[in-house]
Amino acid sequence: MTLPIRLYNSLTKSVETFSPVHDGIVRMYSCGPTVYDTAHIGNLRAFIAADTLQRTLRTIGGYDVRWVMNVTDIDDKTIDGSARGSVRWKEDMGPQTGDALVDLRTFTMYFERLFKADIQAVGIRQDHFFAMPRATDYIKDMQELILDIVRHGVGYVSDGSVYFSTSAYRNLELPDGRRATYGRIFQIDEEHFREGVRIDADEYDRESVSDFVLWKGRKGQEPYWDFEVDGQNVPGRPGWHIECSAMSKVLLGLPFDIHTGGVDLRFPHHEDELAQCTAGYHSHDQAMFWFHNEFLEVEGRKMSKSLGNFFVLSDLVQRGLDPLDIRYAMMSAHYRSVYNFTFENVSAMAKGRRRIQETIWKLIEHGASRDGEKQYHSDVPSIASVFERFADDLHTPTAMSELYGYVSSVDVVMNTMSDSERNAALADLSRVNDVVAVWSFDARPTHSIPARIQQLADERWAARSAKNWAESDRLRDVLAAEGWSVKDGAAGYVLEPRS
RNA sequence: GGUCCCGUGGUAGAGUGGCUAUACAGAGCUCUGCAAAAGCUUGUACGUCGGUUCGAAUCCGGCCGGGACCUCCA
Repeated sequence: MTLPIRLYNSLTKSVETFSPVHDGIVRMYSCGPTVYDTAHIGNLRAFIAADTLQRTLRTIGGYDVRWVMNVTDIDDKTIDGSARGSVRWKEDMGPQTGDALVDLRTFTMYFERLFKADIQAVGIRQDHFFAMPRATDYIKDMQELILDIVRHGVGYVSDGSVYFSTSAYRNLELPDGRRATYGRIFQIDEEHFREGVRIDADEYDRESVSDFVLWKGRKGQEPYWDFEVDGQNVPGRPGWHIECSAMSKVLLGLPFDIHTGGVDLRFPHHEDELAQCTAGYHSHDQAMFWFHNEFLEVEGRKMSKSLGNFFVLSDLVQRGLDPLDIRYAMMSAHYRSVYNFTFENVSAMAKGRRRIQETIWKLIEHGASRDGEKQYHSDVPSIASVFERFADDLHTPTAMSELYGYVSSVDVVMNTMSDSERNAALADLSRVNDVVAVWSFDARPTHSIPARIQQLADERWAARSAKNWAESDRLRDVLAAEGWSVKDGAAGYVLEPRS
């Protein structure tokens, strides 16, 4: 069973029914991290949103998804961070060699590893990626794209750098007769640039403030690549926007289906990526759908270091939060709304998540199997309502609402269900988990219970069976003091570490 | 300065003109020796001031508050 997926498209500013360029295959590109520091939870929201989207496309849309996420390893911040004397250089990166390119790679690989560990911890699977290209591995492709842009009259060399001319672009006619348009994703009001920004912009030797850099000429001891444009060598490195244009074209082909990123990337990053693809590759579109997630706030305030509410994943883990609870908490807000990250909400969502996990474990303990014969129980609502909410522009809050209704009804009839009905429920929940990715479908983990604790519990059970309530309660208190809780059932008890 | 978004109960967050999601927390009940778990029931809300309307959380305007973009920030 698959459903049509509806998605908000920043290009058309409306919700549209998604359909891929090639039948059955979705090619999706996500703007990934700049690896100069550890990702913060705001970054993680963007990647979790993209992951939820690609999982929805796979599980509910039935598509084969080719997901590419780039790693930006060459820009001002990675160069500064890896430069000699950088305060960001960590001891466990080893000594700096003095070779700018080698040090850059050492520095960025360090943060790339941390990044991959973080996204894995929040439920993003490495094997869901078609590729995670590093910008420095695609310099040749970027240079070729820049040459194409210059050849088409939209790029120019100035003072050792190469720029994109937005005015030439606006006059560019594509081979198919269409006219290039600057401002398709985000129309900016150039008449009212904020004061100060224009001044800063004038530090560059470009013809117009709205022009942007394609290739930055080398300064000082920066890492660089040789590059010949119009007969002159302009050693330097790629501009930020060109990276994604070139890598997305090489790895996915143009136009691909979906491009994702945070709202802040709409302009200039995505607008410029698109313009470069149009100017260089003569492709009217880079991507058919542009997906942008909103930011998050922490305790009602913009996350910032000065407010002391700036968190990376390891900060939260140190505070005792489970990364999967953080992923799950992100589901409580729609991706296009500002999400107010609060500790209270994470712990509330953690409890909700545990409740559903309990239901899954109970089904398993009743012998349910995802692969067994399935039959639907008349008192359990169809799981389709959950998927319908996901399919409707990733409406996770209402999907969760539907899911709780589903789980509650399973709980109610759990004991009277037939085996095949339990199989069906377990299979339904498993499929939901293919999108949400926070539950375990393995048997409930068994705790190794120390012999001493086991003996106390057995003694208590004996006392309880003999209706010696005082002794039974005393032993329960002893066990509690030792960190174990005991739950009585009809036939026996369950020991669990107290949480 | 320009353009734009948001403001819902203790918390998070849906909902777009009349039927007021959902989760966590709170209260009551069922079950249980008592608990725990689970289930059932339930209260409290639409920033503020005006306007439109038979009727507004939902439409319009002012104000207050939070936030975004305006050249390399998810």
